[in-house]
Amino acid sequence: MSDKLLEMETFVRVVEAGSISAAAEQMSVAKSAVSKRLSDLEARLGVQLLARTTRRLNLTDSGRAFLAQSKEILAAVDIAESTATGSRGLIQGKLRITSPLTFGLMHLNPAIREFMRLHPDVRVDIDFSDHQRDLVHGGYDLGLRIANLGDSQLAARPLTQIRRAIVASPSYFKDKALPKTPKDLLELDCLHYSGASDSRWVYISPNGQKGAIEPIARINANNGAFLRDMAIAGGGVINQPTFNIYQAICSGELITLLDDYCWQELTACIVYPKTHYLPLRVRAFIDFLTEYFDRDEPYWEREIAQAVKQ
Amino acid sequence: MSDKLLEMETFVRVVEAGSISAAAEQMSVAKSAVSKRLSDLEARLGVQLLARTTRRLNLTDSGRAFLAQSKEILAAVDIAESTATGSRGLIQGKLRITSPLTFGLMHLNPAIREFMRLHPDVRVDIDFSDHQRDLVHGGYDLGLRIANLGDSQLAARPLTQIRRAIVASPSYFKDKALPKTPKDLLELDCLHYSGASDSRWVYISPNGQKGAIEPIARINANNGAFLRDMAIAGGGVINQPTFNIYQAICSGELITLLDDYCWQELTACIVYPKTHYLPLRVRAFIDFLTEYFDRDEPYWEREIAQAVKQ
DNA sequence: TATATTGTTCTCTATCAAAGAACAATATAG
DNA sequence: CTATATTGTTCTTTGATAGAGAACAATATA
Repeated sequence: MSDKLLEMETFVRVVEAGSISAAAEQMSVAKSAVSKRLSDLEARLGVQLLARTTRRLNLTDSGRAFLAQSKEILAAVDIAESTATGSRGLIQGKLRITSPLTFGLMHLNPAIREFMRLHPDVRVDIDFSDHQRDLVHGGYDLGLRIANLGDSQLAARPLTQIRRAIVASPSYFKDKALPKTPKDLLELDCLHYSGASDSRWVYISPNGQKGAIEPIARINANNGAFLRDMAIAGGGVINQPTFNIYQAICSGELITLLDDYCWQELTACIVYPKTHYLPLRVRAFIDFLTEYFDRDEPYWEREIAQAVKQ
Repeated sequence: MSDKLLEMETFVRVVEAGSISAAAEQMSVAKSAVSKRLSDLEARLGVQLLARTTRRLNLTDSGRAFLAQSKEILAAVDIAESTATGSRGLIQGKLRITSPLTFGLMHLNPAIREFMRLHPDVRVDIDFSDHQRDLVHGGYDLGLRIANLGDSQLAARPLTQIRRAIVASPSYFKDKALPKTPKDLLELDCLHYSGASDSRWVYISPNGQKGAIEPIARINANNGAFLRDMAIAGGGVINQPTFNIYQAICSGELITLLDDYCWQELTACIVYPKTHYLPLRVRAFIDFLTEYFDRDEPYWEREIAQAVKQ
C-alpha cells in the first residue's frame, strides 16, 4: 500500500507550486518521483485530479474537491501529532524560510544556529532574496519582510522597528561641507537602494514636519551591503537601515548626518500563511525570533547607542 | 518517512482488537510488524500511547486523544477518496464479514461470488460462526444476524423475514400419527437447536392466539444442518428456518407439520458499526445483499411455494 | 525554426518494511 | 505452586518498492 498522506502532500504541493518540477524542487526529490506519486494517486482513485499538458496544470473538479480535503486532512494529522506530543516535543522537519538578502546575511546566521542547536531535528532551507517570494506558491513556511506591509493573505508578526540613518565616510567630507538640511543632500553623491518601492528619502524634521527629497542617484544598486561598502570607501551618502551600518558607525568608518531628522522607519516582520494550523516548528521558530530580536531595542541599536556615549 | 496513516490505522486496530496479536491477525500481517509500527509511531511522537504489559493494553491519556483524532482522520481520508472517485469507483479492499454458520454456508456462497465478480478488487474474509462476534472488537466490516435484535451499538439493515417450519421425514410417521396440535409434538422426538436463546417453540395458532411449547429435546445440537440431516434420516421433528430445509421440503424428504400454525419468525439483518462514514465496499455489499435477498420473498420461499402447487 | 523547459517513462539501486524465529514476560490451568 | 500457553519484543534475512537519473516527448518562447 502506498503512502496516502505522502501522495496527498505531494498533490497539494504540486498545485500550490504550480508545476511538478517546482514541487519536486521544493520537496527535494526527483521530479520523476513526484510525477509517479501523482499518477499513482490518480490511478488509485481512478480519477484525473490534474489536467496537465507539458506546460500547464489545471485542477479538475474532482481535483479541486480533493485538494481541499487533502489540506484538511494534512492539517488534522499535524494537529493530532502535536497534541499527542504536547508542548514539549516534535519540533522537527524542514523549515523553509525566505529572507531579505542583506538583513539575512548579517543577522540570521547566529539566530538560526542557536535555533538548530535547541532543536536538533530541525533542518533549514533558506532562500535569500530581496524579491518578495510568494510564500504559498513557493512552499515556504515563513518569510522575513522589512516593510510597512499591508499584505492581506498572510499573517504577520512584528519583530522590531528598523531605524534608518543617513551616513557617509568622514573622508568624503574632506573638501565638502556637512549637510545642514535634507535639501543639502541633493548636492552630494547619493547612493540609492533600487529595490525600494519609493525612490524618495522620507523624513520627519526636528519640528515634526514631514518632508521628502528625491535624491539624484549617483549609483543605484539593489544590494545594501554593496552600498554600505561603497559609502565606507568614500563613494557618497547612503540612506540605510541601521542594522546594515551599525558596525561601520561604531568603528567610525561612517558618520551619521542630519541626526536630528527622523528618517522613515520600517518594521521587520515575520509573515506566514494564514492557516488555521501552524506546524509546531514554525510556531517555535517565530517565537524564537521574536525573542531573539528584542522588539524594543535590537542589539545593533544598543551598540550604536553605546558607541555614541563614548 | 514512515506511512503515518498506516501507523494510525494500526494503532486504532490494536486498541479495538484489544491486543497486538489480534490486530496482526485481523490485518493479515506478522505481529512483529504491528509491534514495530506501534513503537515507531510512539518513538516519532515521543509519547507512549499504549501502556502495555505482555498481557494487557491500556490507553494513556495521550493515546486516548490520539485515538479519537486518528479515527477522524482515517474516516476523512476515506471520504475524500470516495468523493473523488464519485459513485462509480474504488470498491476495493478487504471485506471482513461474520455470518451465522448454516445460513452462510447455504446461501452466501453464490452471493459473494457474484459480488466479487462485479468488483474484482474486493477481497473477502469470512468468519462463519453462530457465536455473535463483536464487530468492532473483531475488526469486522459487517455481520449477518438472524434474530429479532435490539442491538444498540450497531446499525442494522433488515434483509428478509425468516420463516420457520416444523418438519420431519415421512418415514418417521410410518407408525405414528401426525400431530394435530402443538401439544402433540411433546409426544414426538424433538431435535432442538441449542444455540437459540429461547428453548421454547413459539407459535401463533390459526385463530390468532399466541402459544408456546417446551419440547423435550431428544437431541440438542448447535448446528442447523446437522439437525436437518438428522430429521431427513428419520431422527425426529425439527423446528427450523425455511432457508435451511427448503430443498428437503421440495424434494419431499421432509414434510411440513402443523402448517396452519405460524411459527415464530425472525429477521435476517446486516449489522455494521454505527460510524458516520461507511467504506464504499461495505455500503456496496450491503446494497448488493439487500437486492440479492429479496426482502418480500426470498428465493427459498418461492421454491417452496412452487413445490406445494405441483 | 531553434531552444529551453516541462512531464513521462525507463532501468537500476538502496532502502526499508515485513516475515519468521527466538526470546522474555505474564496470565491461566491443573 | 508449577507447568503451559499466550503475549509483546527483538533480531536477522528477504523481498518489494520508492527514488535517482538519464533519455524521451511535448510545448511554449525567442
